Amino acid sequence: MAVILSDTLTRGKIELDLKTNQEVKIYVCGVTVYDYSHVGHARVFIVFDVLRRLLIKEGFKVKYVQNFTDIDDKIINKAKELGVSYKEVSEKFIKAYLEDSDALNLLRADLYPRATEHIDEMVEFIKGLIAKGHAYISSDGIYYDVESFKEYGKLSKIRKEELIAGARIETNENKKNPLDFALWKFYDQEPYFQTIYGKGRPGWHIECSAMIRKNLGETIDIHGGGEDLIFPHHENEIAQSEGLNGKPLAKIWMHVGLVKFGKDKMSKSLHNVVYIKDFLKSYGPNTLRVFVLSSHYRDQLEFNEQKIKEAVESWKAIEDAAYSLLQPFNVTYDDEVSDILQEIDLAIKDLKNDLNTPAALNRMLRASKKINQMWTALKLSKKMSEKLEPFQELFDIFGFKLKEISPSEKETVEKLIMQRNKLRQEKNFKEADEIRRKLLSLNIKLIDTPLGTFWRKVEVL
RNA sequence: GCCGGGGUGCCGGAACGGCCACGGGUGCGGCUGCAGACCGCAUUUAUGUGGGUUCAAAUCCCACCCCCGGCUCCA
Repeated sequence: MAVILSDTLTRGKIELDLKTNQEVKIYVCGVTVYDYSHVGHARVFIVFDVLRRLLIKEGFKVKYVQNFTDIDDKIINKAKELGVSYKEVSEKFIKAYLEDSDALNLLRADLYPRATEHIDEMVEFIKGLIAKGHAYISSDGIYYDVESFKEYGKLSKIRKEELIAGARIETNENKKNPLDFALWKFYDQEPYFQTIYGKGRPGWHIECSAMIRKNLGETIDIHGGGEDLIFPHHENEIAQSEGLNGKPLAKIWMHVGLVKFGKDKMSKSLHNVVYIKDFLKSYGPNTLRVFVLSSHYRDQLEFNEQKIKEAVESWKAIEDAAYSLLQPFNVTYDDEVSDILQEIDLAIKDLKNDLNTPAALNRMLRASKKINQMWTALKLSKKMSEKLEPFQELFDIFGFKLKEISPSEKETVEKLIMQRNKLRQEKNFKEADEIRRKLLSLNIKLIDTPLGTFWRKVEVL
């Protein structure tokens, strides 16, 4: 069965099937590296991570490229503020991004192209646009001539005349038309790049067009990002790439809804961001995934305490089920598990239907509850656990991951549990409870059953 | 002005034509040395208003009444 995705450009659904798309080329607009990444960024990357995992599971070959914008006014301003070079700023936050990415268990991209490493490609691109009459050189830079591209506005459904009427576009006497946007800006001051057009720096949109062309080709399968990129960023990319190549830039345009903090958009300029690293300190990566995936990717998502709390509870149930399957009892039950397998099967179908993660997560939660019920009833046998292998596959598509346990940690915990059980036999409950509290502070949860004491390392208590 | 998203039980919130969503809170019960964790039951046959299509609608169509986001750098 094909994977169906919504397309912003046509406002319709487009299928990806193995017959026509053995390889799926995906380009997602990454971050501008002048600050740490926040929950809004995490949402986009988690959504695309699940999409990748799903496509791979379905047998597609996926090439995933995500850029770093590593030259930009914000980076330069930050560098001035800190009294360091712009390179130091960008390197620092690229490193921070990758740390967050790993902490969130995001699959690494196949390629992380950087703007500063593609100056030549951008210049080539601009040269091509000038030759085709889509760009012109002005006194302070090189601009894209929006009038030359008839379809301008097709992605955001904005008509040129109306935008100008809205007067929200910065006017600049060096532009022919207020909507024209900079491909290249002339600068004499550091940092600049020396090119055939003189000293300067690239405009924001050109990097993506140039890097896509170089690394993925003229037409890619999926181009994505946050919905705040639809206009002007992606609109301008279309104007550039299609203006030069004369071919569609992407078959599918996927946009992830914004994360709101209270009623406002979570954004650095509004100073209401929750950084990924801070969220992870209080909760954990799986909780964030559950939070993000419990709403549909195209809807806006409000970040609030109650929703986080709900995500915590949902994750606990899923985590417990995963542990339950890893800790089957040495019993001979072989109960029917087809209802659980069916939920899992339907969950995967939901994912293939425009990445319907809330529905799929819901089914996974139901499956988890059933597994936990069997476990609590001491009826989950090894054989049943083996039959429930698809649960683990779904767990992996969602990108969940149990806490890691080192061998020495395991040894320590098991030693303490033996001590505690001895104390319990001696009815020395006070000291036994002391050990349990100690383990709890290490995120180790104990479960006493008639068949022994089990322990699980959990993300949240 | 333009583009887009909503109005669901005590509360948050899913559901993209058919399956008691799920969770929080509250209450009762089970398990347990206690506690925790876990489990069960109840609150809960809820879908802004009025029409229409359908065997079947929260879901599709029309009208109306209210909310909200984006349109400037942004994920």
